[in-house]
Amino acid sequence: MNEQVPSQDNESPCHYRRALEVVSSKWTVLVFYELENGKKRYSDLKKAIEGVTQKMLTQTLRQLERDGLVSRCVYPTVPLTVEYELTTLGKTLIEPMRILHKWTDAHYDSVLQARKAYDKENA
Amino acid sequence: MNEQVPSQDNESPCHYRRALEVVSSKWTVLVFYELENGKKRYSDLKKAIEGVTQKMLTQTLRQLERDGLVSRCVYPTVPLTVEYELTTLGKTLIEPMRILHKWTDAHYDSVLQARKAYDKENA
DNA sequence: CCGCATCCTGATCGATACTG
DNA sequence: CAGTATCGATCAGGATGCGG
Repeated sequence: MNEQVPSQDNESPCHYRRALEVVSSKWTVLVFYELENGKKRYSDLKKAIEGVTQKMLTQTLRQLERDGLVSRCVYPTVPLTVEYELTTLGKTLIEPMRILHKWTDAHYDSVLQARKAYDKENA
Repeated sequence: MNEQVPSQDNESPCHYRRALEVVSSKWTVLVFYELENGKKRYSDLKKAIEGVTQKMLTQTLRQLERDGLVSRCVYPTVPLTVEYELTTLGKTLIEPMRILHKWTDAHYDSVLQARKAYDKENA
């Protein structure tokens, strides 16, 4: 494992840089929204998030766990059961994410339209 | 040119997927925050955003332009002057971004701490 | 000053096969 | 069930040089 590991150095005065560091991967958002309404099992996440591979799901979950946003609980059943859940810290992110999501719902069509216009012009 | 161009197909029912599509690149956020307070010239953006290369800055600006969030204005002076500015659509994103930024200010230390703890445990 | 084209490297990600 | 390990392919992004 040990693919990308965002370093905790980079103490630049520019804090904006961090703003999306935590949340900015494709799958992170999707996992986050799945966990918004309570704990879920690994396999359920996998089913719910269309197109995610085992590798990506695990990687994303590990990152969220490392960042303290998600907790992982293993039940030693046979076969294994693993549940993921937002931590207290993780829950504080729900509201900001919802707001961003609302923006998308409200304005995504405009973005699509803008793209179409731009592409036509620069054909 | 024509490196990454997010397609406008992908009409999956899962709208969450789009939520960060528009905004999720490292430099997009930084450019956005620079333009939050009014128009700026290319060279000023370059100076303001530490570490960005010409290529990345231009690429980011083109994307934002394509998405209809930023407008580009060329003054045929010698030498050339180019100014960038948030569009009306772009301005609607300011508030969501601010909220995300506030979350970062409030909780980033916790994330850093969580990482340190996680890394120590999994040494 | 503002940007595009090209080359090149390392990171990312999917596919596949294999464990507790 | 819930992962880990490894191998390729693809892609982002830095460096450099040129052009309007």
